[in-house]
Amino acid sequence: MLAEIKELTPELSRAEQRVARWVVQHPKQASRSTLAAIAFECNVSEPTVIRFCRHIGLAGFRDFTIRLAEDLSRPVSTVHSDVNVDDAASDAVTKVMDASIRSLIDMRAMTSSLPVDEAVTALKQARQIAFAGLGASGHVAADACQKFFRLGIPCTALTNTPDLLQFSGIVEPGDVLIITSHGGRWPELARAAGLARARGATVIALTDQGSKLAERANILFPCQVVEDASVYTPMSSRLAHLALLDALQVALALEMGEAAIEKLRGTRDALRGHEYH
Amino acid sequence: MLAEIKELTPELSRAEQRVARWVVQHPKQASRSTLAAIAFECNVSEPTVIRFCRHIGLAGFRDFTIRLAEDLSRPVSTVHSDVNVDDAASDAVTKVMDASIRSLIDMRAMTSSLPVDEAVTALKQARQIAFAGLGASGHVAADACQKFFRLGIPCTALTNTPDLLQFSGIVEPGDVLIITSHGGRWPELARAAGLARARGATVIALTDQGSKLAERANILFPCQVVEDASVYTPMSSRLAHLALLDALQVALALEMGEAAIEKLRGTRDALRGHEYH
DNA sequence: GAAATTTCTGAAATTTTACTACTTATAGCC
DNA sequence: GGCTATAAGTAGTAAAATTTCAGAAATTTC
Repeated sequence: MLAEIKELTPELSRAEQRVARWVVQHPKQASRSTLAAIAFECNVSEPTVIRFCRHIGLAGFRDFTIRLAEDLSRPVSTVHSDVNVDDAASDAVTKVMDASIRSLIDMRAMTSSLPVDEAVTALKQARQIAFAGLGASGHVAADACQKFFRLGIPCTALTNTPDLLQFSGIVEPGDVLIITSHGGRWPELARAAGLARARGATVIALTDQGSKLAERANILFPCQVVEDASVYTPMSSRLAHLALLDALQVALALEMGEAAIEKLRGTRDALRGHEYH
Repeated sequence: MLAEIKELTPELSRAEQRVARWVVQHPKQASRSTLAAIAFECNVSEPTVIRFCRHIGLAGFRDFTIRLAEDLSRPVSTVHSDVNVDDAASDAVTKVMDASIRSLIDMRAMTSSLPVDEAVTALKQARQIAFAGLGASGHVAADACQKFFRLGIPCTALTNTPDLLQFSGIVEPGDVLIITSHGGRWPELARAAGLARARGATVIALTDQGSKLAERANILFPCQVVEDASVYTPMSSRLAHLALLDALQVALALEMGEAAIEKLRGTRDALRGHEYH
C-alpha cells in the first residue's frame, strides 16, 4: 500500500502530496495518529487528509489507519529497507529488523549449495578448533567458540591479529581454523589462512566469495557482501554468520551422536543448580 | 494476540468474556467495527468493551483495533520443527536456520509494542552506557558495546558477575545499563539491576517478561523464551537480541542527528586506509 | 442467612474524533 | 482582467470513544 501511495503521489493535489509524503516517511506513526494530528504534522486541514484517503481508494480515515496497520505488519519485503534520516525511531527499528531477517533468509536460500558435509567431516576429526575474527566478527568467533566448546572439543577464539598469526604458526595437521570476516579484506586474515594451510590445518572461511581469504581457504561458505548504503547500515551479515555457525554446531553434534549428547547434557546440568538459588 | 486473549479469557469478568469470545471468533470483523457495534454484537455496554481492551493490556479501543489489524495480517507462525537425531547434516542446518529466522520474525512482529522511544530517549541523555550479559549473552553485550561506542558515547561491556556488580555500585543518575539475558534467571543480574536503579541509573532489560530481572528494569524489551525442546536447540533469542540492539543503535543515531553521522564517518574513515594495504 | 464489602455493569454525560457543507483562495484559460 | 474550475480551509455536525457515577451482582464476613 505504501508503494501504491508513492505511485499515486504525482496525481494528487499539492496539499495531499504533502500528506502522502509524510505518511510514506512515518508509516508507523501514521497508523496510530488521529486525523487532527496528521493534519497538523503536514500543515494541512483535516478535510485534506480525508480527501487524500479517498483519493487513494479508501473509504475514509478510519479505513486508512486500519489498512496501513495491516500493511505494516505484513511479511517483510513490502517496505523499502533503507533507513532514512526522517524516520521515526520505530520505523527505523522495523527497517533494521527487516534487513536482518532478509540476510538470514538469503543465507537460508543457499544452504543446499553450502559445503556442510565437508565442514562437518573436518570438524569431527579435529584435534582442536580455532575461531578467528576481527572487529565485529570477533564477537562471532567468541560466540561460536563457546558453542563448540560445549561439545567437549578443545576450542579457542582468536580475536586479534597477533594471536591469530601466532596460532597459524603452530597449528598441526587435523586442526581446524574457522575464519569469519565480513568482506575478507583484512590482509592478515588471508596471511594466517595461508600459513595455517601450509602447516596442514583445514581452513574454513565464512566470507565474501571474491576475497583473498576465500581463495586460500580449504572450505568456503560464501556470504555476499551488501555494500553499505549509508553510515547507518548495520552489519547484518554477522547475524547470518552466527546462525550458520549455530547450524554447523548442531550438524556436528548430530554427527558425533551419543558422545555429543552426553557432553551437552553435562554442560546444561552443571548450570542448573546455580540458576535458581 | 488472539492467543493471548484466549489465554486471558478466564481471568476476565463475565461480560468481558463475552467480548473476548466474540473477538476470537470474528477477529477480522472486530478489527473494522466500531466500539458501539461490538458492544451491540456481544450484548454488553460500550464501557465493558473498553474495559476488556484495557484488561488485555491495551490503551483503549482505538489501540485495540490497530493491534488486531496488525495481528491479523501477520504470517501465521508455522510449526517449529525440532532437530531430529535422524536428520542429515544439511536438514539440520536448514532447520536451525529456520528457527533463527523465526525468532527474528517473532521479534519483528512485536516491534510496535516495544518501548523504543523511551529507550532512545534514555540513551540519548546517557553519560555512559554499559552492556551486561553472562554466557552467550556476554557476546551480545560485547557486540552491542562496540556498536554503540562508534557513536562516540562512552561504553563498557560487563560480561562477568563481579564486574557487573561493581559497576552497579558506582553508576550515576543518567547512566544507562542494558542487561541482556535469555531467561533472566541469574539472580546476580536482578541484583545488579536493583542496585543500579537505586542509584538512579536507567536499567534497560532484554529478557523474559516474567523474570525478576524484568520486574526491576525501568524499560523492558520482552523476549518470549522458547523452552529448549532438546539439547540441540541453539539459543536463537541471542540473534533477536543482537538484531534489536542493532536497531536501537540506528534509532539512536537518527535521534542524535548530524553528531552521530560525523562520528560514524570518523570510525569508517579511520579503518579505510588500513583495509587495503 | 443477613450485612457489608467488593467487584462488576450499564446509563448517561463528556470529550474527542471523523466527517460534511459551505466559503474562500488559487490557478488556469480565453 | 475577468471568468471558470479546482483546491484548500473554516466552521459546524454527527458519530464515536471515553469517563463518571450510580445501581446491580457477586463475594466475603460475621
